[in-house]
Amino acid sequence: MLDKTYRPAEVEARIYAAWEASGAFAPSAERGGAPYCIVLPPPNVTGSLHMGHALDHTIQDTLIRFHRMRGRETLWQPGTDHAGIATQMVVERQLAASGSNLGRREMGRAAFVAKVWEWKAQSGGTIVRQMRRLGDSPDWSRERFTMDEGLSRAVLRAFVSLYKAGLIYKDKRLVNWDTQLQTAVSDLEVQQIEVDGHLWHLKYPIEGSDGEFITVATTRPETMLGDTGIAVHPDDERYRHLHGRFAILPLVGRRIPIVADEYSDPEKGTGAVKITPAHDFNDFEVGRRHGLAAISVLDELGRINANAPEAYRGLDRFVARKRIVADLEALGLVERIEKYRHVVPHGDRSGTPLEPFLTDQWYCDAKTLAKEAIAAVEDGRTRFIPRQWENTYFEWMRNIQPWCISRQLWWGHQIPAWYGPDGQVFVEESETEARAAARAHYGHDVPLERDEDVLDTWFSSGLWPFSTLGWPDETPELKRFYPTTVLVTGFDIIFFWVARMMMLGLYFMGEVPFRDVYIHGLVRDERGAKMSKTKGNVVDPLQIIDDYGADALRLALLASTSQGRDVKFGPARVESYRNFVTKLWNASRFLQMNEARLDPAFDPAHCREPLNRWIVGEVAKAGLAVTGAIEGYRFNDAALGLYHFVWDTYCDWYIELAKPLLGGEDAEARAETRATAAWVLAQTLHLLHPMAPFVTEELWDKLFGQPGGMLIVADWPHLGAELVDAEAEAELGWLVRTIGSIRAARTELNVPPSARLTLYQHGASAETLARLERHREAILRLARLETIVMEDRPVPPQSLVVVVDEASFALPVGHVIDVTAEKRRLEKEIGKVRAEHDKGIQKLENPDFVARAPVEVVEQLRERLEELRATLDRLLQALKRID
RNA sequence: GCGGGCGUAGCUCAGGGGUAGAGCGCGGCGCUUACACCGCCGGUGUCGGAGGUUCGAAUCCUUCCGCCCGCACCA
Repeated sequence: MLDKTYRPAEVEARIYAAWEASGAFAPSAERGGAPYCIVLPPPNVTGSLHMGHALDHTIQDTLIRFHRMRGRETLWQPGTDHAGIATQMVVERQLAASGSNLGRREMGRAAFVAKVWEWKAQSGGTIVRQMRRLGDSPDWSRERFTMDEGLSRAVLRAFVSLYKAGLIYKDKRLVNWDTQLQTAVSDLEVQQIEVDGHLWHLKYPIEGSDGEFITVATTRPETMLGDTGIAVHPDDERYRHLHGRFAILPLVGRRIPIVADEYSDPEKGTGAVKITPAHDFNDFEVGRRHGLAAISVLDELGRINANAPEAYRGLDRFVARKRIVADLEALGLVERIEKYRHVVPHGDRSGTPLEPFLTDQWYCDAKTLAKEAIAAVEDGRTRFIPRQWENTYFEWMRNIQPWCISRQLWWGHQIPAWYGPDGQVFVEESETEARAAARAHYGHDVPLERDEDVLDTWFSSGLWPFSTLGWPDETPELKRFYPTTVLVTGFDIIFFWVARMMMLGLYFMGEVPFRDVYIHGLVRDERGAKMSKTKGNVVDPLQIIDDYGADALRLALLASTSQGRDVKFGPARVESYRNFVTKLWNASRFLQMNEARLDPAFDPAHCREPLNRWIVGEVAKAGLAVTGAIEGYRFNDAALGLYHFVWDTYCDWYIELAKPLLGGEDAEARAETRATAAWVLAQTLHLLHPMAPFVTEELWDKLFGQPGGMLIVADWPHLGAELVDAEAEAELGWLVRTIGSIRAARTELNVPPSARLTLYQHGASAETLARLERHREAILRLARLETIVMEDRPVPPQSLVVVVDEASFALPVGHVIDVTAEKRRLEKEIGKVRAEHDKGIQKLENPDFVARAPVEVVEQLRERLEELRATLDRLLQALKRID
């Protein structure tokens, strides 16, 4: 017997263990289905599960379970990411917090990296344990880590071959430099933040003039130490006479040319721009055009370096800023200072202002790789769902910049480049090969030094869809599952990750990494705010699972996921799905109490009872809808559809209507109803399983004893539209309307539920009479009636009257009736019907409508109008009787 | 500046040329062969504004207003 209440925690642990033990998560070619593969976006290995993961994983697990049940050979490839900067920062922070005065640098590289591995060993299991609590069903036996042996080999192979193809190169150019982390970061890791600052107008003396100045405006006065020119617009009359002249850089004394360049915007600032090629991306270009030197005046920590006058050396950039402004003011060279709100690039990890910084870094020629990646989406080899994300993808891909892939970190894949004594570089997959290459180059052995830098984390994750399947080896899995079927992820990493996988996948595999990219929204709090630790509005999915169960969380997330929208997540929705799970549980208990069992001989296509024929059709419709919804990535439709089927259709109507049959005299009807109820519930458990795996598996086991094995590997129901019986549908539709109308009328007239009424009919057709007869017990029960009088009788006095189709039903309520209330009710009803009726008439009187609207629309309206007219007549009669 | 999204019931949102929907909340009533994490009944909308296309617009187009998100922008 099922327990009176459902206890998710206990059931979930047991069921999950059973799944894992059964090997159900591994791909199985047994049923011969086509491969279906999803690679899990690898979470940070030392992270923990947040709501974003919960949504992302629930969607993937639902897809995987759905296709597994449909007989596809499914692989959900799990794994974790080493998350270079993030993880290194965590460990550094721990070192700092531990009070040890051994920082990363003091410790040395080897010891520090060992420390990170230690941390990974200690906390690396957290997120995969949490995934189990959510019910994720990936093939754990294939779990990978971006820094494990195999994936590291893939990284080496990828780097070396791109290098040898000229698509990776080393270059000295400006990068976004994080002075706190002391590493370069890519354009994508830059956050533009609006800040209140100042615009300093500085006067530079014109060489050889009589006290003439040229005024430039800047938000970063400290960079003036590196100025090597001033640009004015060629057409700007104010400065025309200065073209080709020189200014003397204050505080430094450098002679810097005034050049004409279109970059200068006469509208902005003073129209004259100081040019600091080593510290500004635009200036770098201007400098290059005019042959201006790039003088770097900062060091890695953001302090003024030895290229600057001695007075400023060693000062932090912001201290230097103040000092320089003060010194210039003292010289009378500050024309004015304006308050100025502007955007300043910040590091997305460190949160500190970034400096454009001139260094040697490794770059990947993204422009070349992007060509095919753009084409693949243009021609539909890969499609985004929802579609509009393709614009975002194109926009970025078409303007893509060289990708800076080196990082001055220690945690990550060290770049496989070795330098000879003269700086000659040898890029090989191993030191041995590098030595060989060096020997070939120099003619003898030389000491080699390995590049210190590591690769951007996204370089290794960019290989994920094929590296996890075994590449560079030609494994059977790679052959079978690449290209993968769908990638499920958030829009925030389209550039970081999706784009890179597209480029690298196409380059190395010659084929897109995935056919579909399903982009879901962000999980926000119930008020729509982004969840963040600082705001304190973070919802912990594990807490939700503890409180409501994993199925409730999953259903709530799926039900709130409409394409192209963020998910606002509050406890209310989870609660309603927790209630839903309970409802399903209770309905199952009811079946159990009524000895409803699966009957192998049961044929859903040949039920005798209209009620059973009807529910078979209803579950078939629900099944078709769910199948279509999941196939179309419309998870809210899938979840909501089953919610309504289970709650409204199956529990509120079917079970209620079935009660008389289950307790009745007719043994055949009873047996059929038991079998039908069980069969329909079994179908429902199948349909619900991908979304709510735990409770469905438990009920499948406890109620039916897992015929044919566990639900996780059961066949998806084959429910065809041929199971829908139009006649039964019409009959039950009538029944529901009839009971509903009587209930509504009773409530509106304040007839106490305990009052058992007699029902008289007037004008009922033979069919209606037959239906009344067939469903007598159910109607008596659900409409709270004493008897039904089948003979056509005039409406007794003191009755409330309900009109259903051609028939009027009268319910004498004796002295209970409140005439004015009944009048009011009828009038309201009449008003509604008349409004619709009149609207229809108007339409039909419009010759254009009749002439131009499709015939079936006109015909439908005519039929509807006829019904309305009949109903209206009967209602008017009823009203007249009262008056 | 460029691109995208959103504006529908008190709240959160589905829908998307042919009778305005759901959940929650709210109000009333509780007799029931599982379920109070329940049952039954109920109300509410100028579908952001204005034009247009159409026999017909919440739905398509134009435009305006309001909100949000990317990207770009350190004079």
